[in-house]
Amino acid sequence: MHAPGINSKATRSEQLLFLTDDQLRQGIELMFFAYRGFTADPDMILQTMEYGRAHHRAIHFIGRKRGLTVNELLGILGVTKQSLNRVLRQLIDDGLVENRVGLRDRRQRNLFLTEAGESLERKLSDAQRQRMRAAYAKAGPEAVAGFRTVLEQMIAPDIARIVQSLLMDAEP
Amino acid sequence: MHAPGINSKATRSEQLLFLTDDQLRQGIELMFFAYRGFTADPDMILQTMEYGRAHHRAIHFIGRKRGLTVNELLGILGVTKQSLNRVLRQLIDDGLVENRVGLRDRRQRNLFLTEAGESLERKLSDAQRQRMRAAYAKAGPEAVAGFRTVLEQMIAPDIARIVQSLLMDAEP
DNA sequence: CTTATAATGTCAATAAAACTGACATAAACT
DNA sequence: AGTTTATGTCAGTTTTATTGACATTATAAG
Repeated sequence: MHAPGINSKATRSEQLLFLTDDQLRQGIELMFFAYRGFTADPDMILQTMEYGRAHHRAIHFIGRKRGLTVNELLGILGVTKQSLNRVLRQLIDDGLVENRVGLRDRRQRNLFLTEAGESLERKLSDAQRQRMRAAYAKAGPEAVAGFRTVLEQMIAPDIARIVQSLLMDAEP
Repeated sequence: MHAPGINSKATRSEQLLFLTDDQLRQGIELMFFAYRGFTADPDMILQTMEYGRAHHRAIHFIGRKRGLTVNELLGILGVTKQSLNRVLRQLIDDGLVENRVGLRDRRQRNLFLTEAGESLERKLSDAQRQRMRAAYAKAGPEAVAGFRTVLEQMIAPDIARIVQSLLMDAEP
């Protein structure tokens, strides 16, 4: 076990086994199917209302960082302002999101969830967290650490900075 | 370190730290951003052609399991046959996919990639594998094992059976 | 102070990818 | 002979995105 030499090559190739095309393909397919599971529960809830996945994403990140500006949200979601506007318009009209004029820069609009908005956010994220919690619990802490490490590496460097600033500050 | 007693409670709560709402929320956001990175490269390639992500998925799974029937593909992709038909029609008309009458059951159509289809499949999956490989390499084998464990748990049980049969058989 | 730039919002047209519902055909099963 | 299954297609609709053009208001720069 501890002896080096003749086994070192085999050990190294064993260690590198996770980089074979076949292993990578399996990883790709796992991402595809897991993402479906990941979005399934909120999608089900949203389907019963007049909302879709786009509304969920907006609500999530507004709830995540209260007072977010429209531009910041656009950066996070990676969509055009016209696309976001349709969704945001609905949420504001329906009284789930509030749109306050910026204090420092009055061109900006700071976005907040109303009570109704917070309520829907909780409902959606509870469903998603529940599945995530079940997956985490079955996989165990070490697996979760690995899961997070790989996902962090998979994030495109262009949006990594945005994510960094977002993921880091835990809301009170 | 080894002494039990007063520390056992702290240790357990430390072990369970990965199940806090905050940790789960971070996991949710990581999935969201990582999936974007995961699809970014093929999307970029497809954007230059007349194809989209739907074509990529069809091509991937046809290449993955040559001779797949239409019904099997529908089950994997989780879309309606009308939705798949639009995509498949294009791919067949453009000579990327071939549609052979089933040998045992002549109602079925077995799907195959043509040379042109294989060529595009390779181009797309090379791009995706490259990013996956980079992420895997930076994260290391232990992290990758954990990554896979968590994703497997996240897959909805309804489609888990389909995935099982698909992920298991490595093509020659 | 005037002009340029930035942040937001909106109108219009379009595209991709899904959906439902209805219907047709051919083959297999009973 | 009648029913079910696998596939394909027509028509209409929905969700989510796109591009392009333009208006409003506010800050920044000269």
